[in-house]
Parts: sequence; structure tokens; C-alpha cells
Amino acid sequence: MVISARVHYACLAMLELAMRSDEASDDSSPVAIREITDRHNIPGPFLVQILRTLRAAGWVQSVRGSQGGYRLSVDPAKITLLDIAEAIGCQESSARATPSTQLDEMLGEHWDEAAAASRRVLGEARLSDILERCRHGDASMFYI
Amino acid sequence: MVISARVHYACLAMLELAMRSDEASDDSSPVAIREITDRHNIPGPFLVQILRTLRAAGWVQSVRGSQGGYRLSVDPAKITLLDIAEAIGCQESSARATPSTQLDEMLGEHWDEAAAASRRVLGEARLSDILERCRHGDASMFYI
DNA sequence: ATCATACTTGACTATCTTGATCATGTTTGT
DNA sequence: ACAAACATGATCAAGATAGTCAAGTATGAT
Repeated sequence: MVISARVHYACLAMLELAMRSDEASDDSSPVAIREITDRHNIPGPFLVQILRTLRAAGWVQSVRGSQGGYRLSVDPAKITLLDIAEAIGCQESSARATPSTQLDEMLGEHWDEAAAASRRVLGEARLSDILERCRHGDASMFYI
Repeated sequence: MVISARVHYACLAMLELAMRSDEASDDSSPVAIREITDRHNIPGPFLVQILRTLRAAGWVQSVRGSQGGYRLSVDPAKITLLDIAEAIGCQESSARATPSTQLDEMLGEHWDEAAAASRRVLGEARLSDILERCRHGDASMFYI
């Protein structure tokens, strides 16, 4: 599970959309790409690409024309960082061929388990939770 | 934590060396690169590079000249897959700049926690354990 | 109608990392 | 001396990543 800038931007955009759809409870106000890029310092045309992917995945809707923009199309409580990462097409860390030796195989199981561990973490991070913590101004949630 | 072919090969080589140093208890028989590449299907000159790195990290010793080769220089019970991955210079998944917004920061914490989770898994996998299980012919250790 | 706003689409480029190779040396046992 | 085996540095191709550009289409406002 590699966290690329693409995935990071995608999550930021989704969180931003979730925030907006929450504040203004009327569904009639899509958010323009420009607003997101301004607030989060994301290269404009790059975010366009990313939103296209998110739309294909069904997580956002687009509204064309003047006053158009993007809008979340799912419940923020039903989507996790893992969902977004996978939608963006985050490459799996281990695309190995069939193991040739027993050592090879055992190592492969370790890589898989490591990848599973990080996926578990991301699969538990719901957008709604993150927003909630953000509103309460919680600094850090993981205590070392 | 990205598991590249480089890391995989490094671990295979370390495991192979650990096996050999265990069988023949006299320290007088280094293992030639050729023997490792033959057994594990690793491109020869590539393993040379990798062993160079492992030597710089202090995990293996080299013996030059005829009858030379490589030898483990640490106790297989004291080294984990994480140690090897880090020695190889496995890039950390998140080399992000200082977070500009609060959302940015919260996301970053999640990426860090995900990376930490997989590091924890690899940090518990000692070479000696893997070899032990390999000898007992254990198929898979993680039960879904 | 027309104009500005804003999304759509597809192609394109630069840079970096990864995986891998080669040539040329140096060391050492026999 | 000779061959086995490591040492070192340069180099290369392919793919991914990050980011850009240009031309087009839809829609609300005037």
C-alpha cells in the first residue's frame, strides 16, 4: 500500500466535499475544483484527473456548466481511506510471481501480512470520523 | 514500506546465509554469490549490488579471493525482516512536506499509522523464526 | 443569443525509481 | 602464474509518478 501524492490529494478532496455537504444541508451547491485547489494547494489540472477517477468509482458526482462543481455521492460514514486509496488504483506492494522455493513462499506471506496490517488501519478510518475529530480540533489520535 | 524485488532478494540471501552458517558450524566456509543466485533465481550482478549494501549495513562479511564468498556476521535471532528492509533503503511511504492544513495533518497521521502497522509486522519476523518454520515445513502461518 | 464559468477528455512531458547489466579492477588460494 | 571470487563505478531500459496543455462541451446569468 503506497500512499502517493495522488491518493493524498484524493482524500483531501473527498474530505473537503464531505465538509461542504455537511455544512450546507441543501444539496444544491456543488463545490468547484478551484475552491478545493485553492484551499489545499493542489495543482489544478492534477486534481481534475483525480476527480475523474473518483467519479468513475462512484464516490462523487459532477455538475457541469456554470455554478457547477463536484458533490459527494455517498455517506461519509460509509467510506474509508482504504476505499479511496483503492479507487485511485494504489498499487499493491507485492505483485510477485509464483514462489519458486519454500523460503520464497514464506517471505511472500510476510509481505502480504504486512500489507494487510496497513490496509486494516486505513480500512478503519472513516471520512466522518476524521471530520469529526477535525472539528473538535484533536491534535493527534495515535499515542506512541 | 514498499517491498521491492531488491528487499525480497536481500532477505532471501540473508536467509540462505543463515541456513548455511547453521548447518556447517565451522566458520571457515563462506558462501559464493553464485550459489545463492543459482538456488534462488536472482540475477547475478544485481545480487552483488545488494550484498554490497548489506555489508555496509554490517549484516554480512565478505571474504575475497578464491574460495571466498559471504558470511552472516550477526545472530539470525537478532535480525528481522524490518532490519533488512531498512538497510536496503526501502523508501518510507510518506515523505510529505509540513502539513498546511489541519485535514492535511490528520491524513498524514493516518498514513504514518498505516506504515507503522506494517513495520510492526516485519519487525517481529526474525530470520531464525522463519528458518525454523521452514525446516518444519509449515505451510502458512497466518490464518485468515 | 451570448458570454463567462466550469467540467470533459485525451494526449503529452519531465523526472525518479527500480531492476538489471557490463567492464574493469583487486584479492587470494593452489 | 592462474583461476576463482569479490569490488567498484558507470550505464541503461522500462515503468510509475507528478504534473501540464489544449480543445471541447454543458449550463446559468444577463
